[in-house]
Amino acid sequence: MTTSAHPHDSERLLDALVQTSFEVIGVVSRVAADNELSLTQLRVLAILRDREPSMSELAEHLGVDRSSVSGLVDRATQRGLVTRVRDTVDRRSARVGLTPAGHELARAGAAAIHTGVAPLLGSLGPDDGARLTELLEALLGGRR
Amino acid sequence: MTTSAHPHDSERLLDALVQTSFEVIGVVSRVAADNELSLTQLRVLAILRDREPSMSELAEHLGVDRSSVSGLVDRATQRGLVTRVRDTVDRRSARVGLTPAGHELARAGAAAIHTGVAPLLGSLGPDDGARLTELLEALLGGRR
DNA sequence: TATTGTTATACTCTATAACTATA
DNA sequence: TATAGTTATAGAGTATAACAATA
Repeated sequence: MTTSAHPHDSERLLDALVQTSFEVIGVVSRVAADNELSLTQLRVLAILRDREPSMSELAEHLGVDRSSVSGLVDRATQRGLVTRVRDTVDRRSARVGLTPAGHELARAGAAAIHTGVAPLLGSLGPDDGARLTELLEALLGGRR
Repeated sequence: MTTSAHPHDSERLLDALVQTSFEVIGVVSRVAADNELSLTQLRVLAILRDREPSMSELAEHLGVDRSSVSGLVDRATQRGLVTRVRDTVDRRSARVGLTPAGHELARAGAAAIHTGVAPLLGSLGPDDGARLTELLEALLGGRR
């Protein structure tokens, strides 16, 4: 009888998870704004840190329509953060990548996110942190 | 030597926390879209479930400017989801509340969020769930 | 004078539909 | 015909600045 959770327990867990997520995304949004970026533009930079996707692939990563990505990449290009290079093999396609300035801003953004989120973890002890890492990684590993 | 975390550990924790948060907010956004609501409008309904704030207070809860709330409440009012009543004491002020339709949509939205987020927890055992709840609630309790 | 809320304006993000160029 | 990407269009969300009404 101690091995199954009450409905009330899963309620608490879901609420805590959603509330924590809004808190974290709030921090990330603030970091973006501090760097004169929208949340989406910061996500674009983060995605491009370890990929040079096509427009369609970038749309897939962001979960938005391809037509939206055209504008996103236009504006990022105008700001000198990304490049759009036509594929020489399939000339319909294009690959998107970071400029040096884009790379630097992506790096700074990631650092600022860590700085901004870290205070949330302040009330956890080292063992708690390790346990939370395990649980979140299990959760991420089991999704979809 | 087992009591302090390595830098690398906190890196992993921060990444898992941010990634999980994007996952969860993604679910909430999808629920909003399924109900023909933006994420912000769904947040408005959720906030009004247990409050009847002024426009300024609602702006505070949402973390946006008062001027943005005027439009949000305009559109929600046009859809019959919220009411805006002028305060009789301080006639500059207004209180925002849910209509019956707004209440029902807020309830349905909360239920759909739980249904949508629950699969993320599928790979966790009951004890894991209890531990994660404790950790997230500790995290939320210690913020700011 | 200060506060509450609105309006005007400008920008970003987003989707849908129609289009071009390439395959 | 099908696919990759763009453009045109429309609407939501956002902030800043200026404003009206009330305190």
